[in-house]
Amino acid sequence: MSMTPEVTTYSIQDVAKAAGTTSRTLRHYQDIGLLMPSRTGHNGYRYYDGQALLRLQRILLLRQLGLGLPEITKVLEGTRDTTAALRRHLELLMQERDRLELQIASVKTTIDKTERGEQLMAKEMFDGFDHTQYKEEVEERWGKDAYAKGDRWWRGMSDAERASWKEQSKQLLADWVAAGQSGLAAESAEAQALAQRQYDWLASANDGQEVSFDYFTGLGDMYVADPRFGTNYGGEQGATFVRDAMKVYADGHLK
Amino acid sequence: MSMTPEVTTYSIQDVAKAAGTTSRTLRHYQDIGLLMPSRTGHNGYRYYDGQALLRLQRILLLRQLGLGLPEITKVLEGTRDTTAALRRHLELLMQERDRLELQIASVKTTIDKTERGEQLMAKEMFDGFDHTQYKEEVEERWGKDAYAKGDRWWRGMSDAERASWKEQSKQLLADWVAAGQSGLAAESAEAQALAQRQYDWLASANDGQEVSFDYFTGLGDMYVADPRFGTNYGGEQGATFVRDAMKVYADGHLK
DNA sequence: TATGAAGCTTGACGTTGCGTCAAGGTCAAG
DNA sequence: CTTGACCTTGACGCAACGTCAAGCTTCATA
Repeated sequence: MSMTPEVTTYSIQDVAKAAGTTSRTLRHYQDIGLLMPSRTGHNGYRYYDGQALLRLQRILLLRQLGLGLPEITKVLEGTRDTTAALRRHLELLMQERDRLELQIASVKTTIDKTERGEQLMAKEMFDGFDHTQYKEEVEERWGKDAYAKGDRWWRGMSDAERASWKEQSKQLLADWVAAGQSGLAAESAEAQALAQRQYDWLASANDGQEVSFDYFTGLGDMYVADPRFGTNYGGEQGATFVRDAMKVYADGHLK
Repeated sequence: MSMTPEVTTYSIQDVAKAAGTTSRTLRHYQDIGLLMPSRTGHNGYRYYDGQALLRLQRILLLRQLGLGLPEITKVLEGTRDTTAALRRHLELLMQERDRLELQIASVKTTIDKTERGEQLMAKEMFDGFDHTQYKEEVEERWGKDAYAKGDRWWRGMSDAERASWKEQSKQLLADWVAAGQSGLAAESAEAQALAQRQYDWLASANDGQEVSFDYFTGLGDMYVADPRFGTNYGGEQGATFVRDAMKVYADGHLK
């Protein structure tokens, strides 16, 4: 062993490369007092020796395990026991993992529900009327070529417009369901706002053609009569809620 | 189309409470253009209607699923398809979960290794010699029942004593490593102080039984020979440093 | 009507661990 | 002397708000 500790020192880049990190990180560690350079040149350059490199490696190891820098500081200065810190950290990690699992499950079911909702909305727009008792009336008011018109309208839109419209439809359905579930009254502002959106939605799908009182309320009745709508709108009482809200809206605005 | 929809409006607090969030969040959403108040009073007060409330609920739902606010913005304005966004997000979530699983495993094994490292220190004292060329000599000096004795000694301590001893062991190891890295000479006062502590440590683990010159120096040779020690003491040159220091100490103090 | 308690507003900083310019000094080589 | 590589010190940015701070407004009482 050498008497004079003629220690070899390394530039900041050398250390960074050797440890697989960046010079910015080393400066940061100095800023927070986690790892000081062993020497600073007259020009301000930072120089590190083997001891610092070793400490850095331990820092990076702990950081790779997910520990925070303040915690690492305490561990390295001996204030906190390593295994105790790791065990405590392990708890957090597992907790976080559990939270993620739940979130993943939620996202999966949401995707599922959204997809089914989307399909149903599309059907309702274009061929839903084929199966209802209001077919004749609807055809009378909207024309026998309602579907064809709707199709042209659909094709006339840009991709962005189509995406926007689909999204609106989905939102509308979701919002109706949410409103129905929350037990709102048909006369409530929220429900009426939804009815307004429903009106606009219908009108927009027909080139802004006016929607009559009769058609709007009739549509509401159809929602209750047709089990498909009950299913989509959260059960029979959901459809009832929608119909009632639409009726209130029609009474106040169309007539 | 619609006549003026006289909608009931709510204050910022009302909406926040209704949706289970805070007014600060609502202001933030306005700042980033995610949710604007439906009306702003002459006094600057924000007022929201049912439509805004529903939009907020959708926002919070998506956020609960982990989507970022920019992504939510795109989804709500129809720029991005909901299911596509959710699917993409799901990928990230599962990726993140996998990362967490790996980290959890790493932390677990690290805890394990650290603990066994401590045990190894203890075991090295008592049965580590089974794997070395010094086995016979050690058994001769320490007795064939060295491990059993050590075990009794260990069990005879209180929890506090055990903790203290473990801490001392770790500290000793850390100090050896630091000294080795800093390029100290084996003859230096620091190194000799460490050798002294090493001696005391060995003796303390054997009921104060005397440690011989041969055993002490032999142990030092073993440190160099056994790669496990090299690893613990900061590489081969670390072990060499420890051995040299122990030799110097033995020459001066043990016969 | 005066007043105090709520409730509202607009800043602006803090959080975590650096990445990423920006502007400029230092050093070895050609 | 110039070039290019490497170094320095700021300082902003990120994600999604939490948390004061200072100063209005509104509402319910006394």
